[in-house]
Order: sequence, then structure tokens, then C-alpha cells
Amino acid sequence: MELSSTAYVILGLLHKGPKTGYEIKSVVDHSTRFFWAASYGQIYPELRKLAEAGLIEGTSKPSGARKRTEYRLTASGRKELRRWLEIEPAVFELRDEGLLKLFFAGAAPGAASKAIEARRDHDEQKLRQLREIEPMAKAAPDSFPHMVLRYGVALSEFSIRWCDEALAELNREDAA
Amino acid sequence: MELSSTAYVILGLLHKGPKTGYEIKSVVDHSTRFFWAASYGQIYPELRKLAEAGLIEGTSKPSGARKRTEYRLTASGRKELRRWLEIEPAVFELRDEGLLKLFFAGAAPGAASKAIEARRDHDEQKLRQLREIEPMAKAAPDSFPHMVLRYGVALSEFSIRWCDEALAELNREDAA
DNA sequence: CGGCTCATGTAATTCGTTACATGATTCT
DNA sequence: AGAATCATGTAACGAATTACATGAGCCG
Repeated sequence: MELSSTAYVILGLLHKGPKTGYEIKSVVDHSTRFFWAASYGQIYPELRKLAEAGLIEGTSKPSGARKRTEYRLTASGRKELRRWLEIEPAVFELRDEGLLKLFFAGAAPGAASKAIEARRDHDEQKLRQLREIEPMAKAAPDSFPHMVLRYGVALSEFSIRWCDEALAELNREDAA
Repeated sequence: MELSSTAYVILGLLHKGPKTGYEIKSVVDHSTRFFWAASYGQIYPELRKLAEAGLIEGTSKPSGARKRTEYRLTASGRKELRRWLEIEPAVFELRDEGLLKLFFAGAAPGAASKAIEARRDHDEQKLRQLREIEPMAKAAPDSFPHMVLRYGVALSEFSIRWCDEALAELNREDAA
């Protein structure tokens, strides 16, 4: 039984406590989405599948008349999460339109600096978002989310520096 | 008419000279795949679509009895490539199972160092591959592919350093 | 002659996003 | 009262991978 990585995102988040599909989505949007996003269109069907497979269990916890299902890990779900954590990570995918445009920038004047500036903006925005959630991550008892966040921060800072250097290089060439 | 980014990979590569689908695939595998991969399952159908749209043109250039179709950019294809290069890059997606495992590493002892070591291995392998193709990129008249490659090299080096620091930090914590 | 590279394609499947639909609760 | 948030879900679509099928040419 090989599950999708998104299924393990769910198992991983439920390991920290029971949640509804809605809560899972909002936690993802404030944490893993920087390196693994997930939408409702994945989460709800996946919750059903995982429940059918006995890895999680849903209990109805309505708030007033509004129906609400809270899921929690079962023993075999916890075991499956641990098994997955122990094996080698396989998926590493990047799709970066900015680098693509820089790669082909020879075909249009001005495209290079535009692509680099856009990347710089993107990195700075990401850095701001990461810094915003950092206090929360820092305060948590589990230190690993904060470690991942620090990786993201350092990477963004590195990328911003690189863009600045690349832009300076382009300007030198233009002057020559 | 909004094309997929993969379509622009094709237009961009054909800008540097006519190619067959097979050649496009092999150039992608030696260059853009680090930030934008493409498979035959995308390339051949896309070539047909682009030809129907009049952005590229295929001519039969058999080698012996083996059929072979070489595609080249049309005037409107070149124009469309330039248009795309001028607009803001939109797609930036990362799917990194290693960071995911590090994020959830609190649930399994040993998972953290395993995830970081795996990432380090991955980065070093990528670095080797990039260094292998660097001489070719450096020699090319178009300097932008080499610029992108240097970004990849610097990023990999940064990531390796980060992994080393993170592993040292984990060891300090274990000792404490 | 056998294996590798050149060359083209398709079918099935997976993965994921976007947009929509619906309705209750809480806050201002 | 109206807006924002909580909550659950589905349908349509798009993007991309994998696996398969087929066959010619080239090198040792």
C-alpha cells in the first residue's frame, strides 16, 4: 500500500492532534505549503480514503447544528507514518517559470533583468511570509517545523543576494 | 491564446535552431530539467498543437528510411516567445518530500538526520551533474543558460552547507 | 548479430487545481 | 443585518508521468 505524499501530510498533521479537513487545510496553508501544497479537492477525498484504509478515524463533533468531523490517527496510521519517515525521500520537483525565462532571455532584450527582478520580489515576499509565522514555529515544542522554516528563510536570503549580484553583473555588461 | 509553460520550453529551444522531438527531449534532459522537466508524453502532442497553431513548422527530414520531423519557429512563434518573455513569471512550485519528512521528523526518532543526509546527497549529486554540463554552457554564445546554471550551482552549494550545519546542530542536541 | 541510440507516438493513470455549491456560526 | 469564518464536498479540467509499442540505423 503506497500512499501519496499528500496522504502523509495529513497523517503527519494528525499526529500532532485531531483535526477537521478544514483545519488541515488552514495548517497546510500556514506551514507546509512552501514545499508541499494541498487543496480541498485533495484533502477531503484523501481523508475518506485514509479512513477506509483504517489509518485514521473520523468522529462527528458538530458545533451547534453545523456538522463537523474530526479525524485522528489510529495505531496503524501512526505506524505507517513512522515507516514512511524512515525511508528515503524520493520526490523532489521544481517548476520555476522565472528560471525558464532567464534561460531563454537571449531571445528578448530586457527579459533577463525583468526575470531576475521578479524572482527577487518573489523571494522577498516569501521571506516576509516566513518571518511572519516564525514566532509561532519557534514557540512550538516540536523543533523540526522551525528548522524547516529556518531553511526556507536562509534559502530566500541566499536567493535575494544572488539576484542582486546577477543584476549588478548585467548592468556592468550593459555599460561595456 | 495562453500556452502551457512546457510549450514555451519548446519555443525557446527551437529559437536556438531547428530540432526533432527527440532532440528537444535530450536537450531538456541536459539543461532545463533542473527547473522544468518534460517527457515525450508532453513533447510530441505539444509539437502537434504548436504546429496547428502556426507557431512552429515541421518539415520531414528523414535519415535514410527512418522518418524524422524537424521543427522550426515561425515568425509568429518567435513573436509569441518574445511576448511571453516580457510578462511576469507566474509559476513557482516546489514539491520536496525531504523537507516534508524533516517537518514531521518529531514523530520518528532518527528521521531528522536521515532526511538531512538524504538532502545533502541529493544536492551533491545535482551539483556534480551541473558541473558536468558547465563547460558546455560556458562555451555557448548565449550567456543566459550559463547564468541559470551558476544559480543552480550556488544554490546546491548553499544547501549542502546548510545541511552540514543542521547535522552539527542535531549532534549537539543529542549530546546534551 | 546484438545492443545502443535515434525516432515517434499513444493509453492509462495519477496528481492536483479551480470553480462551484451549500449552509451554519460568529463577529462587528 | 451583513461580512467573515467555519465546514464539507464535488465536477470539470489540466498537466504530467509511466509504460508500452514500434521500428530503423549505427557500431563493434
